[in-house]
Amino acid sequence: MTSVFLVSPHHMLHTCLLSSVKYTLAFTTIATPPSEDEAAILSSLILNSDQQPLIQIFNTKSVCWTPDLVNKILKRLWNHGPKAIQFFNLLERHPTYTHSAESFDHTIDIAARLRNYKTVWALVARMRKRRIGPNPKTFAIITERYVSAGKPDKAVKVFLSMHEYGCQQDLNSFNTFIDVLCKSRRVEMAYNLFKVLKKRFRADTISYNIIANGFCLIKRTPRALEVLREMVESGLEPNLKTYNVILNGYFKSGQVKEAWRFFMEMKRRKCMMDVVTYTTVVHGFGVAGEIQKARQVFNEMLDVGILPSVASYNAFIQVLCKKDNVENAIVVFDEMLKKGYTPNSTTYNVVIRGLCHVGKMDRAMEYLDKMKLDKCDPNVQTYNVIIRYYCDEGEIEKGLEVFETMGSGECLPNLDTYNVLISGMFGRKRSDDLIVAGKLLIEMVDRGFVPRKFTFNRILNGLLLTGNQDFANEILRVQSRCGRLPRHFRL
DNA sequence: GTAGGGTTAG
Repeated sequence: MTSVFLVSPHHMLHTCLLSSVKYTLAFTTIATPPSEDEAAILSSLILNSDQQPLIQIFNTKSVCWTPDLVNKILKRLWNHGPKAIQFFNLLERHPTYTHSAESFDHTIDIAARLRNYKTVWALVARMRKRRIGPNPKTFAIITERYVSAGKPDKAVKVFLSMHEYGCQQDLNSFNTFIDVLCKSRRVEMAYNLFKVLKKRFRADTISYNIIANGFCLIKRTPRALEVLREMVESGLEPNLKTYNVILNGYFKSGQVKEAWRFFMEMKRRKCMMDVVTYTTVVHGFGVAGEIQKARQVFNEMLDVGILPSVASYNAFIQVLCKKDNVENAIVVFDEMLKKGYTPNSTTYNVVIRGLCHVGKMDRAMEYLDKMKLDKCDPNVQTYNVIIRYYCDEGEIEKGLEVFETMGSGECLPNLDTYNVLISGMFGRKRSDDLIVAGKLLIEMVDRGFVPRKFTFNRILNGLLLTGNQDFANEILRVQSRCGRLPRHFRL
């Protein structure tokens, strides 16, 4: 029992704390429902426990653990995999609290993203032992991660052997899996698998829509149409989603005329049309630069009594930012507010990006504040955009300032954030900037991110050229202990 | 977490 608490090298300290720890972890005082605030506080405590053992944190706080709270914390630690796994493992030894299947799934996802498959399968085994899984969702997660790690063959094997883990395949899990392959652009592979297994799983319209959408995604609209012809021949009816897939496919492959013709045909045949149909067309025309057409269709949507969604507004606002004018986009944003819509973080992000893009950084920052006042949490993309544009303009201090506000706030930086910031440090050719870049590099490694070799080399070269031999050596040491899977990631 | 529309910039 003792050794499982040893999550860092501070053995002595741990041993001293052990007896009280056991007590504290079991001790549940405040029975209030978990709030985002509580999750935020705990996540940032966990994250900043580099020097301080995790266990000590729990020792100073009495927490009422619930699956909901644990999931919230795991979600916040999404970009800090090793910490998340440490936290999950530690809590698994709690005397009274037991992890939910959902928390297992979250942690499996995190470990799989780190490509730490040993941990993934250990967690699956533990789930099974406790008879709370693995479930179809678990396998959806695992196969998706294998595919995105460039191991689609492994993913197929895992899917085909699901039943050996006590989880039977059915049409749903089949559809989920071919969708995973399609979304990762492995459409041919998905289609081949589909052809082999369609009888066994009794492929339905959903299966065909998934494959057709996959071919649309890789701009192979004719193949998509072929697949759908095959569907009709086998006696399955297309539905509204099928039509929306095709419409989107035409726009994606730049066949704007065909898309328009298809849209008109849908109208002529009095097809059902919904908010997705209209949003697809608005976005499609906008991306093609045909803003007048986009505006016309957006207004038509209102005229025929289809209520635009927040996503519809986001699509329209985004294309106005890109192909028209930010100020016109803000007019639509204000209209949206007047009609009582609540913008989400995507809405704010597209407006902020639009403002940044034309160099209106101060107004972008105003929208960031507005976002916070609206209780719409800025996410990592929001910060990344602002930091990127500050760095592009050479205002590195301002970029760093924004970066600091996220660390202390509720949004944790991800790999992109560090890459953007580090790249920014090379803009001014100052040796001080290189020191900051080096410190950021060390911080990102500490947080479990794996910088590219290019990033290391760039910083090392810079440091050597500016005579920072000692610091360069420190960076080298960091690099040498930073493989794909640093030792402390393992269980 | 069985399907369709809305987030970076290069």
